[in-house]
Amino acid sequence: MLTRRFFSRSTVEVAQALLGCRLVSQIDGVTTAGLIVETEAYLFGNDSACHANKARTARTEVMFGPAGFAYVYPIHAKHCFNIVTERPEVGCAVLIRALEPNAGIEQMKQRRGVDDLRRLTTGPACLCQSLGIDREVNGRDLSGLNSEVYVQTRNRRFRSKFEIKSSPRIGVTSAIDRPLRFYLAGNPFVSGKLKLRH
DNA sequence: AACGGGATGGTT
DNA sequence: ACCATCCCGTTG
Repeated sequence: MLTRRFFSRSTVEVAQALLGCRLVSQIDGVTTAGLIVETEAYLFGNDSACHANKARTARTEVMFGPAGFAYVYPIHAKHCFNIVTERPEVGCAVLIRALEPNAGIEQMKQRRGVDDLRRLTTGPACLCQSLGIDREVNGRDLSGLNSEVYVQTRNRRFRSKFEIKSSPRIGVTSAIDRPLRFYLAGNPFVSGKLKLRH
């Protein structure tokens, strides 16, 4: 399991280091998991897209706490899952945008109500639904013992041969010049155009 | 109390 | 390109 030390580095560094790692959920007694293939960094300070820079309120408070805690926020009646980075008082986090399904695929299909593998965990709100992540997970310590949600070290498949690419973040209108989105080159579960399979 | 926008996703 | 849907921060 990844420790607080892992997440207590610069947000960009953590966003890149998380690629290829395994995100596990044991919510409701079911294990679902996926390999992280796409992330985004949200920085403290001169990054107007980061919620922590807009207001320090009950909602964003967890981002100002220690690294390795979950920041889950609701948007458009859905949820997005982030992991807090750096050190206390520095409000920043990494958004998990897409996974390659790895375990509990039947349960994911049930939770999502679709069969297409590509529609299970590609997209931040989709993966939350597949893993059963909602407001309840907000503020949880992912590096704590017995945590229902945690991250495992990089999968063997990605220890030697893999390439990280970057781009501007998806859906943000500010800082479009900054390449703060990171993804595994060529992985079919990275968000983008959906290819319908018949 | 009212209002407007959003780190989305599914449909037209 | 449009919009369902709802939470949150701001304003009055």
